[in-house]
Amino acid sequence: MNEVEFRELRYFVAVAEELNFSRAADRLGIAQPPLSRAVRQLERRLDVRLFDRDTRTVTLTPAGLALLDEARHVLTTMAGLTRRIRRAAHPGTPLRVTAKAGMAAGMLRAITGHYTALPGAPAVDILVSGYREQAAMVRDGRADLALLTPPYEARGLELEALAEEPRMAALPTGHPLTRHPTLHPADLEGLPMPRGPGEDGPGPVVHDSAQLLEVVGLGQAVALVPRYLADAHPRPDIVYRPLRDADPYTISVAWAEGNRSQAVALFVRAALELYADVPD
Amino acid sequence: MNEVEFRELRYFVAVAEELNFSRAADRLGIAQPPLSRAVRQLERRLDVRLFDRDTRTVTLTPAGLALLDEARHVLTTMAGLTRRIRRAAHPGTPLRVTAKAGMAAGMLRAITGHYTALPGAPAVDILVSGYREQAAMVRDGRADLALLTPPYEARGLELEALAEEPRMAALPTGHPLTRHPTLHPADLEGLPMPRGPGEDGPGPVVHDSAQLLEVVGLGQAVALVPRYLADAHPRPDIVYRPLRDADPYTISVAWAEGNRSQAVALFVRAALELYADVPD
DNA sequence: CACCTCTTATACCGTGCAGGTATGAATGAG
DNA sequence: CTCATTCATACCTGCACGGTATAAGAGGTG
Repeated sequence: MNEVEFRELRYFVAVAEELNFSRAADRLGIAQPPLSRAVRQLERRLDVRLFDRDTRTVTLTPAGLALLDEARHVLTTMAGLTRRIRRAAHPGTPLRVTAKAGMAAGMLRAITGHYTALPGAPAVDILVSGYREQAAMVRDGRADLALLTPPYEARGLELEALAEEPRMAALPTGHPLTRHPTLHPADLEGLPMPRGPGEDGPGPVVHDSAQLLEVVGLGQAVALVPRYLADAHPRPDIVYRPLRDADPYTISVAWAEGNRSQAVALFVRAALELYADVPD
Repeated sequence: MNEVEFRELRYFVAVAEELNFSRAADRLGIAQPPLSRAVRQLERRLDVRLFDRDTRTVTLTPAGLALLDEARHVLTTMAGLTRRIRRAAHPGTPLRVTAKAGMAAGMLRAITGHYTALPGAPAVDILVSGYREQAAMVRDGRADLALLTPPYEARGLELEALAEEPRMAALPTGHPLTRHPTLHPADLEGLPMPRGPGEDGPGPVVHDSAQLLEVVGLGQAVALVPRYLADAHPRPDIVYRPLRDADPYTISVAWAEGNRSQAVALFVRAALELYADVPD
């Protein structure tokens, strides 16, 4: 009984996502029979049935579902590792740091200024990234570091908290909840909330905070926003209300789990020196 | 240019650990020439030199050092994944939970009792494990859950804090520091501290708390211990002193990153219901 | 300095396995 | 009943993984 190979995980994930061997094979650029065989081999190796298949339909078993989640994690870890090592080898490559527009971008500029003044610090490329894709960029190696704001999935990342901002509820003008001077998170339960691309759930998809405010102003959703955003964008069609007892809105610096690069460590230290007012 | 395969990572790690192609090949059970070729192929794939080799000695390049850390992580993740999936498929397998002897073991018994009373909860195997090897057991799949106490490496784990204990300094009777009624962590800087097997640094190696107290009693080291241990083991040859401003000694429940098993989630919930007096 | 040892690199060969093609079998659609 | 779709089976091919033999370079040693 041999070891599971990376290729088999790639194949498995493709099939699990397509739930169709032929289409998955197409996507992988191989023929269908070798793919079927590879998946069977993986099943034999693990001694586990991963798919229930009859001649028409393919479905994941519970074990398959569990594997899908873990295999995806391994694949993105590997993709990120590859990118990081390739870059680490060529010295003088700039550090790539990402944050969304808004307060985080401002903090990023400040940290970068502090950092580049340090001896031995390489140049920094600032990547502006879309709504809530910062974590994914770090995981798969498109960026070395990110400033993150909740919600995010911490898996595969290491974090240091930098700063906290109180949260405000953003409501369309005239919304019934605007009668209350302050709100609790529970008041917003069940209301449509905007979500980033790739997240599922109800509510409209937005790519940046301008779009987010727009959908709130149009009455399509309510949102939780950090106070700086409320201060920076007063709008006649939006009413902001402070929230009591909400989770704090913590801005953290994040890097890939296991990334022990000198430049990354230096940047994190620079960030903590500037902003570390938050206990771990 | 094809994808990096697991086999190549395994080979790379073996060479990086042995720093000798022949011995590494031996350990892997293959001949030396194919191993050399595989490593060269990995270097070509990554477009990175991983080793500086002349005909006598092999050393890691900085890029190789970075890869070693990440590759080890990927390999243990894979080993754990394999074990978890294999077990997940065979329902009715008991949940394996580990903790070191002492207070954590007592908590573990209490949680287990609470848990097994729940509907649909499978049996629980309690594994007693050695000093500070709990995290490794969860990472590589030998256990599903662990109760952890600091210090530990959180990489690859997800954690929930359960309880805190104040720390005490354990000093040999007659030690100069025993003159002070309370101590600060800085007072212990530079003194020999016991360490677990596999950790490096100065200080004697111990495998359990009995050994730990023994080396303190013999004057070979000083140690930080949770208060329950001090209460449970009064000894004439050891003096305990409370510590001010020390990091709290937090006992957490931990499971493998990405493990979304029903049984694990239920166990964590049971643990939190019993003990969750610690904010996250 | 010659010789031996140790270690990695090169050359060459065989075979196992990944991947391709052709086709069968099962099942749902019309 | 027929056709389309989809997964499984059978068989073939080529490559790359692994093995053996050996060269080449670098220390150590008398």
